[in-house]
Amino acid sequence: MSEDISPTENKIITAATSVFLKKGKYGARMQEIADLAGINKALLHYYFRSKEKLYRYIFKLEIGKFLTTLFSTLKPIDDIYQLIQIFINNYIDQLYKNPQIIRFFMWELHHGGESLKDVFEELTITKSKPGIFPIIQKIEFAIQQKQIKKVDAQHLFFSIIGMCVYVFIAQPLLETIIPNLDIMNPKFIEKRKIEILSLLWNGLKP
Amino acid sequence: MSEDISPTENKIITAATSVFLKKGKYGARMQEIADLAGINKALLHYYFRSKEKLYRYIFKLEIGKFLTTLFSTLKPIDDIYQLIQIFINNYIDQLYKNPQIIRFFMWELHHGGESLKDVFEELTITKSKPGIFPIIQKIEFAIQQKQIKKVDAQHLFFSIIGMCVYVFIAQPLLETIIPNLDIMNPKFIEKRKIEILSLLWNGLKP
DNA sequence: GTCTATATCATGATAGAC
DNA sequence: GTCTATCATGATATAGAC
Repeated sequence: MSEDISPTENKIITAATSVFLKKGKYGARMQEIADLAGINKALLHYYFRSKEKLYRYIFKLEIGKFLTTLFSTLKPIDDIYQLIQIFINNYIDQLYKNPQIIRFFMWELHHGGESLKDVFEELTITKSKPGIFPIIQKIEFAIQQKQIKKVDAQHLFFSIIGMCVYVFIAQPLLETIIPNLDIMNPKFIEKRKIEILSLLWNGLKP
Repeated sequence: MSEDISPTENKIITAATSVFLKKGKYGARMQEIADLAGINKALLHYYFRSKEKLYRYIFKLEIGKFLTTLFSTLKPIDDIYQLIQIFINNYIDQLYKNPQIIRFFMWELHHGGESLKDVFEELTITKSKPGIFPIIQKIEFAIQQKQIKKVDAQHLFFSIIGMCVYVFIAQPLLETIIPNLDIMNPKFIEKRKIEILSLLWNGLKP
């Protein structure tokens, strides 16, 4: 998982990840983590001092993996249609494989303190002026080149992410009020990608 | 606030709403609610038995108000462009006026039990077959009438909501990584409405 | 490093007087 | 209905032996 870490520490990390993802920061119990790791509570504190520190460690690890995977495949692409398509596919695939990660985001977003900021700083994404994200720059470039309609690149960026992420965020609600809806069904996921892309491209092509 | 409720009960409701909205279900403390209401903890339990019951009461009240306002203005409209425009404006305005409500949703969505389901059942939105939402039916009708392109109405519905809601959900994150972004600025809000509508309509018009 | 046992604390809930 | 005082619980954290 990471470099140069004792077997016990690794067991703790695995267990804590699982419990935090399922139960959230406050729902998680140190006892449960200890049990799952096959050790006792005292040892948790020996390695990580406090629940807070353990949580932040796990949080950074998971979010970091998620974001790294997400953005790593984007750089080489120049064609704007392809870029958007790959971004959508990537984003949705990542969420599909990692549905629990949303809880980390949601929790930190509205109750958390500095963790998210920390993570982004460490990933050096934070040096961002408004145009930092390569994808936004490339959208702006495509507009200049008249490859797509003139739109606000930042807003477009928000719109794309919103369309991708919403069904995962609202899954429990949507599946409650819409019978037969199964968001985690691969067919739904593939359909979702296609519908987003075609709506988007129809709205953007010159 | 509601009908036939003692002054004390009203003070409790007001205080509890404020605290739950700020701190969430678990972050909230009965002591804090009592202090804010100008009474003591014992009285909270006298009126509401338990924290859980108090929370659910407040939750239903707030979500109910939100959803009722949201859907109430939609029914009479038949023109599809207008319908979409008003839906977007409505949705964003509601979120703008009620940014804390998102925490209720987010919490219940991923940790909650039956509250959301309850609320929807009480609002009798739940009798939903897939086409129940008037807006989805109207989209499908507009497609039949060739007023808009042939798309999947349900996915379109998810896309619209996703675009509207995302910036509010991700606000703390976005404002951290994008300098000078101020989502709660009225100018941003108005711009957001316009950008969503134009992207959408360009993607939909035949 | 790892364990058992315990300190300490926070908080939801209640008993019982008025 | 409203209060004070208290209980009961569950959780984090630590002391100290091995």
